[in-house]
Amino acid sequence: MGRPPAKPPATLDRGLLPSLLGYVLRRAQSAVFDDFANTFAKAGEALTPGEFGLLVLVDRNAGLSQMALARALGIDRSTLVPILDRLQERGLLMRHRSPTDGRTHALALTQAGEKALARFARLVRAHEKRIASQLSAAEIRVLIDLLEKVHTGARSL
Amino acid sequence: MGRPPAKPPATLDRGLLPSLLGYVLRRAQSAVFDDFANTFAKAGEALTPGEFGLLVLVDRNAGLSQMALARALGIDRSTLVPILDRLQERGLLMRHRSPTDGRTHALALTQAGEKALARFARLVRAHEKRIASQLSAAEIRVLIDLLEKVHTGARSL
DNA sequence: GAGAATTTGTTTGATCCCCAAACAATCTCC
DNA sequence: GGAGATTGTTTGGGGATCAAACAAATTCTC
Repeated sequence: MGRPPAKPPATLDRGLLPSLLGYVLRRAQSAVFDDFANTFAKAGEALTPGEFGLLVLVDRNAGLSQMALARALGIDRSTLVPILDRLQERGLLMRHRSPTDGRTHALALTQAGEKALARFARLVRAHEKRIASQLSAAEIRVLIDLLEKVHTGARSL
Repeated sequence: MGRPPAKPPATLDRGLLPSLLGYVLRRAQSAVFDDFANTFAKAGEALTPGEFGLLVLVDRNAGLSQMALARALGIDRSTLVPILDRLQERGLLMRHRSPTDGRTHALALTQAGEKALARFARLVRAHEKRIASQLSAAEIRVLIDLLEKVHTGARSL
């Protein structure tokens, strides 16, 4: 049952954790996420990285259905519903009736949504600049390339 | 209001997304997470990456308090409570009474917890091998190093 | 063309993660 | 000894996530 142990050390031993890709990935991701939230909060905007990705996808693929969007985001279609509800309530996007398929909604940004997205994109660029401040342009290219490899590599199993 | 748009393209345009560190990071992270879950499910074990990290931390720092652990994990101490509850119910760890400070719990793995962790660590190694199958050993070192830079870089703002 | 099977968006239900605020027990500091 | 801080817990409020069931609409099959 594990003996009641001694004193907690001042600094923590992380064992094998720092050598694990999954662990380091999670920490970097969390730091990036924090800076993203921070950047937007400071600018008086409220948006998550996921919402930004969604808006970009809808902007660049206007008319796509909720199923197609859910698939692109890697989430269930039922998960997408409340997310779209919120974005729609904020006046950023709309569910249009599809002229060709009565089952689907044709998603599109509103004009306000497009304006907001331009604003958001500026913030994201500033955010990216900041989180990459420790890295050279070449390093960023390498990093993105390796991450892409991890993504496609793990996916193909 | 956004005009009701045309036809959804077969393949999605991701715009600037693939050039964003945050986006690529999130996708890699998600793929890794999926493979982690898959690896454990196939072995008939149930564990999340977060739980694994927690167990390693407790194992390597037996006797540490919930506050110290929460800080190391970057979560609120109230968030930690139900997580520990579950792990404790599974018989993997225990909250001991601290002999020196009546407020704190001295966390430690049980013997079953240590045995389980050894089993988990084997699975994690197999998982790491798989997700890094597309990368050379040198690339993994570079990747981990760059991710660490991102983490500490973003943290210091 | 009529009926069967599939697809889509939605609702509901279940877990889970997260934080903030409040609380009792305990410790620390004066 | 008493004021103030710390620790673990509970409660309340958001969300994210999936699975299952459903109605409406489309596609497939005969």
